[in-house]
Amino acid sequence: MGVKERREREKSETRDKILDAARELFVTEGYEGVSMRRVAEKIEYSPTAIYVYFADKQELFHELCQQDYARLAEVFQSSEMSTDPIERLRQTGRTYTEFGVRYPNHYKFMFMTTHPPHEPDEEDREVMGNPEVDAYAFLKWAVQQAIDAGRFREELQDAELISQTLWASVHGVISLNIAKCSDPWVDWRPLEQRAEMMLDVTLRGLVRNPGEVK
Amino acid sequence: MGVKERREREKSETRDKILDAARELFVTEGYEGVSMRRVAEKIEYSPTAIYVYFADKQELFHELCQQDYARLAEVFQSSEMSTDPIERLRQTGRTYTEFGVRYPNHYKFMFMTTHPPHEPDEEDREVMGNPEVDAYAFLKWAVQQAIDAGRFREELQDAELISQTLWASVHGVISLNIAKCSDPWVDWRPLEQRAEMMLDVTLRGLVRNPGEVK
DNA sequence: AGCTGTAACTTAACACTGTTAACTTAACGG
DNA sequence: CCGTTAAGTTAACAGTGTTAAGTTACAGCT
Repeated sequence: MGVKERREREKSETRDKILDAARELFVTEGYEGVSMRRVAEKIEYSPTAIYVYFADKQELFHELCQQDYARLAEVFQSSEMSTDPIERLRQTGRTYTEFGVRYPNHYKFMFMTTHPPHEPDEEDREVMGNPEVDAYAFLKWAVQQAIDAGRFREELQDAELISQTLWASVHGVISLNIAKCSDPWVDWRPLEQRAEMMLDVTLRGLVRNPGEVK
Repeated sequence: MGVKERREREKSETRDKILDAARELFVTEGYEGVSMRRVAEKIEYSPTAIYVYFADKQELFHELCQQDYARLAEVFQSSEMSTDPIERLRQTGRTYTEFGVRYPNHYKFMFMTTHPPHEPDEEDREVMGNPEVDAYAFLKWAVQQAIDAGRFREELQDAELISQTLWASVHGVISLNIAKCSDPWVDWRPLEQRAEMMLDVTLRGLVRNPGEVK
């Protein structure tokens, strides 16, 4: 006995080596900029070895994404949050923005790239909807808190719709920043200013009594 | 005489043929999905012929983008607009959304893809800032109208910052729709609902007297 | 009329890419 | 000790963007 387990351990170690190498290259060079051959070179394997562990390039990077989604949810969870529901949403937005700024290539692959539709497997299904590991679920939870506390205008009762709006607003700032920040056609204001402005405007537009928003 | 002109005309016709073929393929298959060889095949030229007219693939599709930017500005110009500055901004947002929905591949290349920085040439400089051909300039103009009419909160005086916020908000809805609409993790509300919600929320957040916003 | 230069275009090739099929090699289980 | 299996390799395929060198046709000049 024990052999099988050692084998499995070794295999998952190689798998992790591939993922780590891919992540490092991917973060600096982006999805298109990294080839399977370069990933293989980095870990001193032949390019085809990767295909023992991942069906194709898409799947390899999809796995990295899953890790990043989880990391994002972790960040949400760990950053201490205000008890005020609106302030909590503001801080969630700030945390999300920081994530996008710190890992632009991950962000691009996670939220700005079209992927072929991917049926969720059983592992995914465990994560989905759990605020501790699913970032979107966390946002929805925070939104629901604000609804329950009566802080939004009374016609705004759909937590899903509000979450999607809040997400889109912050995503708009980050993704335009990633794709267009060096575009000379626009005299861009500093990112931080744009992010704060966006959060201020959308939260004001949502709350029942705009005067009370600091 | 006249020969030179005929030659020039022929050349610009071939150039247009390339652009038309590229556009057609690009619209349906996206940037990565189209190869120079396929574009060439479509017009029955050798692949290298394209390089007589365009330095590389990037430049070819950049030219298409410029055309699309211009078309967007045209749409803004031609769609009849309310005289109310806030309603005008709302309609501008709607028009922009329609554009993104109708031409998702163009939209992706124009606003969701990182391009190597591109020094504006003299032709670009003519367009830049002219609301009739520069869509961003149009937005800025519409925002300035709202500021001048005293419709925004008094601390909001930076037309550039407000424009960037409004753009980002609508862009957020469209780009998430393009990249993530078939993602089973999110129970997406209909796009139209999300777009209307976003415009409602951001405009409410901007105006001086939220009650007056219909 | 015949030579020359040039612009438009093609052929062939280079250095890549993702991916597959067929092979080797090493190690465990019976 | 032998057979099976899994991990990893080599070689190849079909495709990519792009370039260097070559062809061809034709306007302009002597």
